[in-house]
Amino acid sequence: MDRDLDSAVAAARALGHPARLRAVAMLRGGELCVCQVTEVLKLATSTVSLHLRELKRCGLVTERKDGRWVYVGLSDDLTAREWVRVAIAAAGDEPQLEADERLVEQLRRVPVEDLCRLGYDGALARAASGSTRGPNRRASGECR
Amino acid sequence: MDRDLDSAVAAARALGHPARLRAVAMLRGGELCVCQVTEVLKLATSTVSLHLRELKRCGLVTERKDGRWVYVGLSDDLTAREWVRVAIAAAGDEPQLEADERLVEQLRRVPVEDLCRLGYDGALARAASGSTRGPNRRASGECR
DNA sequence: CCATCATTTCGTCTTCTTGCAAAATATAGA
DNA sequence: TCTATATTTTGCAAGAAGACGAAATGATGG
Repeated sequence: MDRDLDSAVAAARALGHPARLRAVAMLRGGELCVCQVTEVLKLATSTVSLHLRELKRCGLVTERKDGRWVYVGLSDDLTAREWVRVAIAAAGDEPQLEADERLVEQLRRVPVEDLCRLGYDGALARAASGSTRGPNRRASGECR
Repeated sequence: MDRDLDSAVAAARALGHPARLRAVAMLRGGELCVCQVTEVLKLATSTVSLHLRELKRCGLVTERKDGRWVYVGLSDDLTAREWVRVAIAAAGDEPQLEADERLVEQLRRVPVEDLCRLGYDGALARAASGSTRGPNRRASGECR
């Protein structure tokens, strides 16, 4: 992450939108698949893609491709982590961020392939049945 | 300064513009008159007024009125100071910020009433002559 | 190689932002 | 009160940002 005026402005700008601030907040617990971020933000996939591109462009977020899926995570960069830390501290115990966090915890227990194909409710239902009987699908496509 | 999602977004948004980031950076050394900020940013006074209003609205900057002049300074609020600290750290040793800082040092030696009326060059010329002979005009209208 | 599917890019519309000049507001001093 | 002046507000034009659906891209798995 560069350290000049434009980079600083770009990072601040990137955090200056609720969807993007929520996105970096929900990445605190580790990387997430784009489809998981989309599920939480409840925006069109194209819109989420643009928001994540913005976060990547300014170095706050990194991406890792794994087959069909793209995982995004917080950058290791020190300046980037400072930005995120302050942004989340400034948001305090915002209910929206806590709700997002709870939903993320749910989604982490679901295979991303189910989430993408079936949506939140369908994937959760399959996860509920899959965890009690039959082969657990988490083995192959699970996110982290 | 509130600590919720909207406040955090507003603060980040406010810092996400070069003029506003430069403004908070130049306030590190203490409050400045609006006309001084305007002189450094070299923008229309109405534009600077709007930028400062944005910074005040989200709690990063406070204002103090003294007669005809309005002085702006960094907020004492902890969250606000964190935002400013990170923003400036993210900008690193940006030449623009250093140039601004040098100009601010010059302007602090000039009475604001001269700066507003005569502009930068005229005020500096008067300050140069005033510092060697005659009554020093800094006594009455000086900023800080 | 074809079909599927997660993601990105594109086109379009609407809304917000940024800049300035000009008018309005507020204060100081004669 | 009247004038001068520092700042804010308003009105307007140009450009950017944000949202979506549809089309394009890229990888998987038959």
